[in-house]
Amino acid sequence: MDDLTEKMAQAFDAAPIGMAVSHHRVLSICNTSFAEMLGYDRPDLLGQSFRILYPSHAEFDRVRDIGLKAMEEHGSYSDERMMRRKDGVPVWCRFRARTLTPDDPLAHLVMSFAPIRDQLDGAQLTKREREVLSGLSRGMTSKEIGRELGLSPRTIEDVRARLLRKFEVKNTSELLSRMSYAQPRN
Amino acid sequence: MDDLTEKMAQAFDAAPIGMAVSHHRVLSICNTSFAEMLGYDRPDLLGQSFRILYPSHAEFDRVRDIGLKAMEEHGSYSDERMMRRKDGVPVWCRFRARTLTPDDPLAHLVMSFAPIRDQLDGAQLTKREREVLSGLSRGMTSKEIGRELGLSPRTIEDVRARLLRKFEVKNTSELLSRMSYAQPRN
DNA sequence: TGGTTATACGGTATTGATACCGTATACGAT
DNA sequence: ATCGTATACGGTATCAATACCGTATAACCA
Repeated sequence: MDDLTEKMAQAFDAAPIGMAVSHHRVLSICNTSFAEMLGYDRPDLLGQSFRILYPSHAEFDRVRDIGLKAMEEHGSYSDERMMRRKDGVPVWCRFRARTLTPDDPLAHLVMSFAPIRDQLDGAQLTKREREVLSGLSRGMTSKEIGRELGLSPRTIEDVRARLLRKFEVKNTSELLSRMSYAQPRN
Repeated sequence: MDDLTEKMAQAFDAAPIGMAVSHHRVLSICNTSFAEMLGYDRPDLLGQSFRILYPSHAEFDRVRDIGLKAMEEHGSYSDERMMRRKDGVPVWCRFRARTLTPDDPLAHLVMSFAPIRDQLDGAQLTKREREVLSGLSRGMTSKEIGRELGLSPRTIEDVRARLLRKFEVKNTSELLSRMSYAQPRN
């Protein structure tokens, strides 16, 4: 068999970004990163509907038509969307898709999924950490964030320090370059 | 030959994101998106050094060691960096890499490249600004960036100040959160 | 030719960030 | 029940960042 083909397949599998192929919204193949990102063993995913990877049936329906027109015209589409891990934890992703069948885009899709908060293997953010991160991304000082949250600036500094340790970065700038704005949730 | 292998190779090729494999900084294979993103015909890229894809030899040297330690430890690395199209136009990318040879990370790398945006809020970055931004996103201080670029720390502070004015942000953290690819453009 | 901008560097002054030291409560897991 | 972690706060010490003051050169543009 073709050596080049084998190398490309290996590259697909080892890619540092989640990748998957679907036919009419059924996953036919995916790579290791994709399965890991969503907390599955790969064999459990193959042949499954993408339904199980979205937070709800409504969301699954909603995203179906999104980007259809763009793909009919340009063959590709990109947005940011929420996926659902096996354990139920939502993952906010940069989603990219290219169709190999522009007349019927969903018939054969190649997709990539990049978690927006990467470097985040298992480490998830607490509510406080998200609140503080939100302030930091808006350029606020610890003092200002403390005022906003009704806390001592010292406490904000504690949370910052914890974030720096957690993500193994040297300072807040590096932290924010690794993470995107994290919307505070409850 | 294996049908699955062929499908994975096809997915690699048609991926909606630039992908490439290198051995010791020489490109061995890449997909269509990668060649398109950088303005080349794919055959012209295969076997080439990655040198031609960076803005300068200095930049090519500089990025070599970046992320080596992370890859030795975790097998993967990600940052944002400037690539150079065939026509000389710089492209700001989200770069991700996974090594298949953790003992010698550069021996066998699988990479993905996602263009962040074509224009940064209409404002163009100068070469200096890009170099400084690169250091900042890696958590370096002005002093450290100055050393890396052979400049006075004071000059780095000037460039930082210019960046803060240009993007109308309060500090470096807000700057980097805006430069992140996941950020909504204003 | 003058105006603007980028580059590069010096000084000083103030604020902010970060790293330590410490205490204390709360909560979940083993 | 003890361990680990998150939370919350206090202090001090040091370094970094930012904002000003200044000068100077080079490039480009109207």
